Amino acid sequence: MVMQFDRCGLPCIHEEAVADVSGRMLSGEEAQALADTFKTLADPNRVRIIFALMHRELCVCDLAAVIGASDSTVSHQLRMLRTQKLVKFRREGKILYYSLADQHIDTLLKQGLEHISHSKEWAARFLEFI
Amino acid sequence: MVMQFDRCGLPCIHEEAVADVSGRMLSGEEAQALADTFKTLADPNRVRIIFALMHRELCVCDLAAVIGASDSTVSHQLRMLRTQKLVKFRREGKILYYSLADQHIDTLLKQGLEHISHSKEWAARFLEFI
DNA sequence: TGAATATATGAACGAGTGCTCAGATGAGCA
DNA sequence: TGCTCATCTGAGCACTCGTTCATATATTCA
Repeated sequence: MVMQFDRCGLPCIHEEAVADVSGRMLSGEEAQALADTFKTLADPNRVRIIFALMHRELCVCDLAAVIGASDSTVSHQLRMLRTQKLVKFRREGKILYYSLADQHIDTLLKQGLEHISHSKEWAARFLEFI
Repeated sequence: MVMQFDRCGLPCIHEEAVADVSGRMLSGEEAQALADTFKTLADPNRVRIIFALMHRELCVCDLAAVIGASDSTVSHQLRMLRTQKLVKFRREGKILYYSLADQHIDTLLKQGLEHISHSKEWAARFLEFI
């Protein structure tokens, strides 16, 4: 049987273990896509924006007030979330009301809260009303 | 009724919406903890390390071979994962065998794959054997 | 003990990220 | 048309992150 990865003179490699796992490993591209998904939620302001929008739609400056950041900061983060199609908006006069584009992302955020609730008690409190 | 957030002369804020959402908003500290959780999975090499360890325990240089990175890179990432108590290890002579510290994190990774499978077909393939 | 080897560590560097600030855009209204 | 206001945008900057390289630590074996 041909090993997918041979030793190549390198020390320490357990060939069968490496071949076994390599066969079902994520490609670089696939790992990157997964990492990017998590990266979206890897910033406290973005987490709070998404969390806020899970409750109701809000305009930019309401979001800014809720999370305690500048309008500009919120607008920049919303752009990223918009680019990744995580939020959508409707216009009413000058005001843009943002809301979540779909449920997928809030499932992930809930799962994150659940993970945290194993070590921090406060997390369980939020799982009640979302 | 006293509003938790009053207008303070600022324009555009819908007081009742802001008060409503603010009442159940994540604190800065809590949002940070959530963001940190996702940050752990926000790097392709860490994703692949965790993914590999979901299959079986592996030593550092096997991990390096599997994900195609240097021993040093893997060791640095493992340190972060160790610090956050996501992986554990046992020593056998000179060799350290790493494995996942608990199921929590791989649930989160699976959820990420599930999220991706809504837009990319390849993701479903990995959900079969993890 | 000393050589070989598996892993860990620290410094340094380049890339990326998030914020602020200043200014642009675009809608409503007088 | 010109003013006001909600939002967006780009440049600049400080900070973070992941890698590499050199070196340290620790264990086995001769």
